[in-house]
Formats: sequence, C-alpha cells, structure tokens
Amino acid sequence: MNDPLTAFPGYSLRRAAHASSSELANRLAAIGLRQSDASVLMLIGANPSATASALGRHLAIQRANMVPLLKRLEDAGLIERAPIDGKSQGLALTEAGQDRLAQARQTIESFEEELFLRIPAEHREHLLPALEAIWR
Amino acid sequence: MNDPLTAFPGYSLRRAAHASSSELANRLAAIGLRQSDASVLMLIGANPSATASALGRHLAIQRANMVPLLKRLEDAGLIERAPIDGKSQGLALTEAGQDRLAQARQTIESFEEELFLRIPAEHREHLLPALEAIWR
DNA sequence: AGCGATTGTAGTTGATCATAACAATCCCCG
DNA sequence: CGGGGATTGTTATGATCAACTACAATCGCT
Repeated sequence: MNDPLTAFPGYSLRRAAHASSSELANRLAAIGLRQSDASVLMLIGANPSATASALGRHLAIQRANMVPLLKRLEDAGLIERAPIDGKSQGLALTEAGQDRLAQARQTIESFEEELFLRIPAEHREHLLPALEAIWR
Repeated sequence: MNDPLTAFPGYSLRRAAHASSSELANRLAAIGLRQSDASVLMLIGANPSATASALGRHLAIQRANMVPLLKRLEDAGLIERAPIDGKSQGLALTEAGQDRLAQARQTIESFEEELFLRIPAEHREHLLPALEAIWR
C-alpha cells in the first residue's frame, strides 16, 4: 500500500510512542500499575515530600488529573500525605510503596534497555537528544 | 526537581510524541480535522478504492474503530463508498475531500518541517530510522 | 457445498487529557 | 498589617483515542 505518512518524523514518532507505550503498559499491569502511577512513584521516590502540584508540573499532568491518580495510589497504600502548611501536602512512599517502586523500576529499566537495543547502533545515541529537542 | 525519568528514551518518546501530537492536533482542528481523519484522508488519497479494513491495518486502527471515523468523514461529505463486492467497499475522496486533503497536507507538511528543524542538525537524520526500528 | 477467514458494524469499556469552577490558603507589596 | 493576586487541592464534565466482544453477511478455497 502506498504510504505518504511514514516518511514524516512526527507520524513515526506517534507510532513508535504508541507501540512502546502499550508494551510498557502491559508489563506494568502485571504489577498492578499504570504508566502514570509508575512515573509518579519514581518521582516521589526521588523527591520525598514533593507536592502534587509540583509533580504534576514536572510530569505535564494537570493538577486536576493528579487527584484520582494520587487517590488510587493512596488507596493502594503506596503513598501517604503529610500536610506541609494549610494548603500544601507533601507526598511520601509508604513501605509498600517503596517495594512497589522497586518492582516498577526493575520493570521499566529492563524495558528501556530492550527498547534501546532495538535501535540500530549507529542511531542509538542520537535518539534521546533528538527527542528532548522536541519537547523540552 | 530530581528527575529519574528523562534519561529514559521511552519516557522521552512519550513526552515528545504527546507534545508534537497535540500541537498538530491544534493546527488540524483549525480546518476541522482530527489527526486520524487527516491520516485516513492522506491514505485514501494515495490509495483510491482501498477498503476500510486495509486502511485500518496499515494505520494500526482496529476495524471497529474505523467505523465512527469513516462515518464522520462521510457525513462531512469528504469521502464516499462504492461497493467492491458483497462485503467490501472501496473508499474514495469526493471533490470536497480532495480540497480538504490539500489543506491537511499543507498543514502537516509545514508542521513536519518545523518539527524537523527543531532537532539539532547532527541528530536529524538519525531520528526517523531510530523511530522506525522501534515500531516497524 | 461447505467451512474457515474476512468485512463491516454495533456497543461497551478504559485510559489519558483538557477545561472550568470553587474554596481555602499562601505570599508579597503597599 | 492588611488586602489582593497567585497557588493548592478538589469536583465535575467532556473529548479523544483505543481495546474488546459479538454478530451477520459475504468471500475464497478445497
């Protein structure tokens, strides 16, 4: 079939992101996490007592959309909130959260490594800088 | 903020795809199209009398999800269907569809060019092959 | 003639994102 | 110190995209 789309980097970008994203989502589902859950766990793990707003800003997740996400993690006993002042709350991992994060990290790291290795060697080192130029 | 995610190609891939995708969606919305609409128009334009199933296979859109998409395009008077045999139908652009496709093509091509130019020169030629290695 | 595969369709579900609105609180400047 | 603009968490709602199941009709091949 004649295909005018695959020559476009933007189109290929979407297809590649979708493919890799759904693969990772599958693997994370095996430990009961979504990608956004895992991202938030990773970020809280690296930044204890960060606020929901700050995490959202950094992950490009709207404040409003953080609410059900954090509620899910809290209901699952993975995170807990501690008031910082009257309006902000610091987020931290519970012990269960740290365990789950370890699993998530393992899942993500091996996934990312496989992904990286699928790229022909001569292009590998160019991918990340090229992508960052697009969204940073 | 300490960020363990941006070093991952997969994460950066999702962020870049989301950024570029929503930008393109905005521009296409100005001519009344979604990205999937535009993709389908492009593909029909390059492959007259292709079937819905064939398009879907090529674009990685499930047969079932092509239905509302094609209905939208047909209701907008952009495509028409001609029975090939008892169960297949060939899709073709109407005149309005060809006009709209021309606009879409213009929009997409200038978008893709801008996108391409945002990538530092030394990485540009590596992006497409790297992406294709991921999803092809 | 018949059986497996394909096609189009309908309906439902879930995930992700965007947006608007609101009350409570914070922070800074006059 | 007081007040106004900004920030925070939250509720609610809608749009988009994508996955799944199921079904009837038809095709293609043996």
